[in-house]
Amino acid sequence: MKVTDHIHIKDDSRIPKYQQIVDGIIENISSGQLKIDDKIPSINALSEHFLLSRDTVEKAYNILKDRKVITSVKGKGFYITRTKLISKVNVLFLINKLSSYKMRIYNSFVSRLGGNSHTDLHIYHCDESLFLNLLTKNSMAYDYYVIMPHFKTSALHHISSTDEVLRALGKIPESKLIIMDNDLQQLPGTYAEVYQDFEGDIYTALTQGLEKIKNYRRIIMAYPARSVYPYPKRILHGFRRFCVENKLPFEVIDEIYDDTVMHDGDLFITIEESDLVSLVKQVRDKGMVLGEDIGIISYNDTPLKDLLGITVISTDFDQMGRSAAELILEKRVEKVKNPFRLIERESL
Amino acid sequence: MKVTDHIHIKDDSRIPKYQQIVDGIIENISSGQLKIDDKIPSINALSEHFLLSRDTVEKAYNILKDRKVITSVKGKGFYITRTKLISKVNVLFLINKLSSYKMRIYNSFVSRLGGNSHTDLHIYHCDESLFLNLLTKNSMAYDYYVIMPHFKTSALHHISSTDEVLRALGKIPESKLIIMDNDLQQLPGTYAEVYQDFEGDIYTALTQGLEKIKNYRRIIMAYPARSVYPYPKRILHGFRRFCVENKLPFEVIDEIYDDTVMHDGDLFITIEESDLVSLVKQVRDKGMVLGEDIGIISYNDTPLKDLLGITVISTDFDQMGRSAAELILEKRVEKVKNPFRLIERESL
DNA sequence: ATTGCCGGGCCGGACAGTACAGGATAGGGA
DNA sequence: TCCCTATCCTGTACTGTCCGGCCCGGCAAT
Repeated sequence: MKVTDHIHIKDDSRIPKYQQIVDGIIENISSGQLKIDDKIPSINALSEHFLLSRDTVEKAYNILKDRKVITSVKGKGFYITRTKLISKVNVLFLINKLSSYKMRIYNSFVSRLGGNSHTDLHIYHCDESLFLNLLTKNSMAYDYYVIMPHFKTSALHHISSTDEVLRALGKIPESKLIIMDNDLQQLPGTYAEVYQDFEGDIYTALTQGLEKIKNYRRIIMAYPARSVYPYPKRILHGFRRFCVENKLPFEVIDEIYDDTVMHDGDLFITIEESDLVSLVKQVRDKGMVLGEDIGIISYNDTPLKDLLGITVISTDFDQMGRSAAELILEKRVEKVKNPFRLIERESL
Repeated sequence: MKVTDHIHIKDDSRIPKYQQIVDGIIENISSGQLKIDDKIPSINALSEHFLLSRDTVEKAYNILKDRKVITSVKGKGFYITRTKLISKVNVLFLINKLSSYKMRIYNSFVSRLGGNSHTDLHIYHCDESLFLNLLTKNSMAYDYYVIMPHFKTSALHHISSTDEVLRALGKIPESKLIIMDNDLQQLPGTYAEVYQDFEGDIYTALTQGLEKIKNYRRIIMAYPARSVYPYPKRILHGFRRFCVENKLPFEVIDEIYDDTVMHDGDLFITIEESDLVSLVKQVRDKGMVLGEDIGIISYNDTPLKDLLGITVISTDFDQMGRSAAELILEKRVEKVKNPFRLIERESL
């Protein structure tokens, strides 16, 4: 028995022939005659059997492939991949590392996208080759690719690997790509984006609090430079620009240790939570008062920082996830800047 | 015994046959059945054994040769040359939801496992069908499956879907399975596990602080029952048992609202961070003092709770990830109870 | 009425990948 | 020598993929 015997299409001149083929396959699936992983007739076989042009069958199969009902394997044939015909939106959410902030972005993204979707989260640990692996392995299998590009800023300036990343990203259809968090100036084309303007954001946020900041004698930023997960250098640039333009004495240190020297009138800007913790502990140990003797501005807000009265400069993580989801839901291709602001609390 | 008996290839019509041969050899290497310098079947032997064209086998062997997995010696045969690069451990890390605690477990797991490994993180949002999908789709592709089984406790008691979950888990080879966090009493077999004894843990931790707890007039637990992400009911059981056995008046509420009534001498146990936040805010608004008028014990520790002086009962998340990684690294099949303890701070 | 445009349908060709069936050659080992 | 080995070769036949061109009918603007 030939495979083509399974397929039945009824000729109705009112509807296009390729549509009849599509409906025929769908019907054979829903009636249970075609099951998952079954092979369906080749283009040649079907076109000869029903006296159709090869092109017509090809068109029908392409529609089914776009709907992800069937998959094609070059040189072998077409195979049924899905029997449930509800079309879920599949998203690949690719992030460099898993922090509580990234987590909030992911969660708000998923909940805004709603139930008729599935998003896979993958983490590439700032590793270029792992990033490329994940992207090539999962290439073309998703409807959307939400990507946060953050890589190790190698001192050796490996042009090759950065180029490879850009080439891999270029292979993704622009309509399916959403760049998050870190905007890539080197990537050409018109794709969607929800970005932080790291340099400008910190500059304007600090400027907003300039009057209070002026009361401090020195500003010290704890910028984790030696971390395996680098933060954008532009944070530093923005901070420096703010200090220089306002003629404020400043300093940049790697980390806040238990014995980091601090004086009355110091204002600390912390990025890592661990630095914040050891800083607050030290301030308490020395009997100093936050917001009077020592000032703290922390990067990235959390509810518990609110309780602690820590002044923060922060982007809106939930908004970032929502924005990305809405770009997908509304099929918009825009570059959206995520809101960033200074939230003044007792520690400043 | 013929050499060909070692090689197993599974016939999947979608995948090209030469690729199946390649995968089969790789699998035999990574499972340790084929070691370095071993001879693999000749082209003729394999083609006859599996009724394949010689050309197909040749193609597969050429791919392996290009990848430098095997070397050919004219007139002799093919020999395995590399096993190191292939023996990268692949892990599927399957969790119900993404919280900051799960994140810490994941991060400590990955860092303990080290560089010669790759772990994919997937989230099934407490959804049984999604869980089954992820498991069947990725079946047999990983070396280890680290799974946190938490599902919606449906009031309707869908035996069917629970059964399906157990059957799906049963299909995973016991040596590859590590159950985390929530122990499944219903799952038979000897598999590895790192579990919390939710009922016993909270009972003993609270008993540890009994003297201080006795000073409070009433104990109120905020247990989020209506959440889409349910917490194990055994937390409640353990709490109730503690209260009943010590003859302490208690109460269980869903959530802490802005207008939740609270009296002098109330001790709150919070699970969700949002409950903790609104509770602390209320206490402050009413001019009450934490640890004197109102007590708080929070579930799950974080560095910022330490700063806030919040007494916690908590498992050691970092340890949990480390334990799971060590079970894999040392190839141990044991059931490990994760440490749980009461950390007394000012709020009690 | 003519024109341009678009989509359905058809035709055939070029290309690449899969799989098979051989044959020819050179080397290894007993 | 004989049998097995890898290697390279030419075919054949099928597969999906992509291309340009063709016809036709409907549809809207000129």
